[in-house]
Amino acid sequence: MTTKLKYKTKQHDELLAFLKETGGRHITVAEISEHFKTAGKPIGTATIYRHLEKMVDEGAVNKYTIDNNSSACFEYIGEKTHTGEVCFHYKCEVCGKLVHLHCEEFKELEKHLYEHHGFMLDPMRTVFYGVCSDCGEKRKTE
Amino acid sequence: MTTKLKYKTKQHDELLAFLKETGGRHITVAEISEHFKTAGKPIGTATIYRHLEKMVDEGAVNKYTIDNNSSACFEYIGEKTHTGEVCFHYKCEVCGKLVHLHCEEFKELEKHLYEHHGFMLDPMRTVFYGVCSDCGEKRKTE
DNA sequence: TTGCGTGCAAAGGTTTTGCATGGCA
DNA sequence: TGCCATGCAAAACCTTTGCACGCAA
Repeated sequence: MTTKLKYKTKQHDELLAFLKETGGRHITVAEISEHFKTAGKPIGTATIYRHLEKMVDEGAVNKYTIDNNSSACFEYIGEKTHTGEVCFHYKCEVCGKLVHLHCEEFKELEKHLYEHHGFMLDPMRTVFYGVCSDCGEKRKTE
Repeated sequence: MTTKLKYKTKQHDELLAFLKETGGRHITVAEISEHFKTAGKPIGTATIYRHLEKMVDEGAVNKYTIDNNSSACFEYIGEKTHTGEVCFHYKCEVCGKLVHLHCEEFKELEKHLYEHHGFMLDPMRTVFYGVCSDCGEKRKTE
């Protein structure tokens, strides 16, 4: 909640670099931990969690949970926006692809949510889940 | 997955009755447990989980996992399901409240996503993040 | 009677927290 | 030097599982 992490440390740099490398794919804390361990420069689990929490707060990383029992998945989405540009994402549940949407249509959605439900949508954090066109096609032919 | 619960027991009846009572609202296992404890007829946690799992399998109950750390939410939706009644959720990033929305507006969103982006939205898994009206008000006055 | 359901306690797994140490500025 | 970040281990948490007992059929 009150994570700051204002210093620039080696762990932070390497974590960020690795996340960018895996950008768009989903990854668990265990996998991140494993990666650095096998690379010969392990990073403590707590540290990974602390940095991820901060990045999620900033909107650079998205966190989602499938089950309460399995570990959470994180995905690197990118640097925080270019001011003003609204950016939504959708993620395909089949192939895992993460797609960015820049579309006026969603302004309507935001407006509706605010006017009818008093809810101020946070576009950076909201991800639509579903099945993308490619996977939808494949599914039909099977 | 392999839950059977084929016998008709007192616990099953009371659990079902309580779930129907709360129909449409979200509830956690802890709250269910608390309810029966204060009612003087406690039901074991394991039993609650076992029945909920079965009901989720059968489609009578929806299960939502928002965070890995907070407990899962369950929602009784009855036997009617599967034929319509789309249900979205939004989660307040400030107070953590989870609210569900039954609103025709979102059919438009679904349609748009499908027709313009070829994306078949999965309403059950999609959660809007943002700030709810209560927390929005509070924020203004601070 | 048979076999399933229940409840307790313990296990299993993920994430968070406390605290001493070491690093950044 | 003064904080802050790190890492370890322990704690906290939710959920599942093992097992003996009791209840449904």
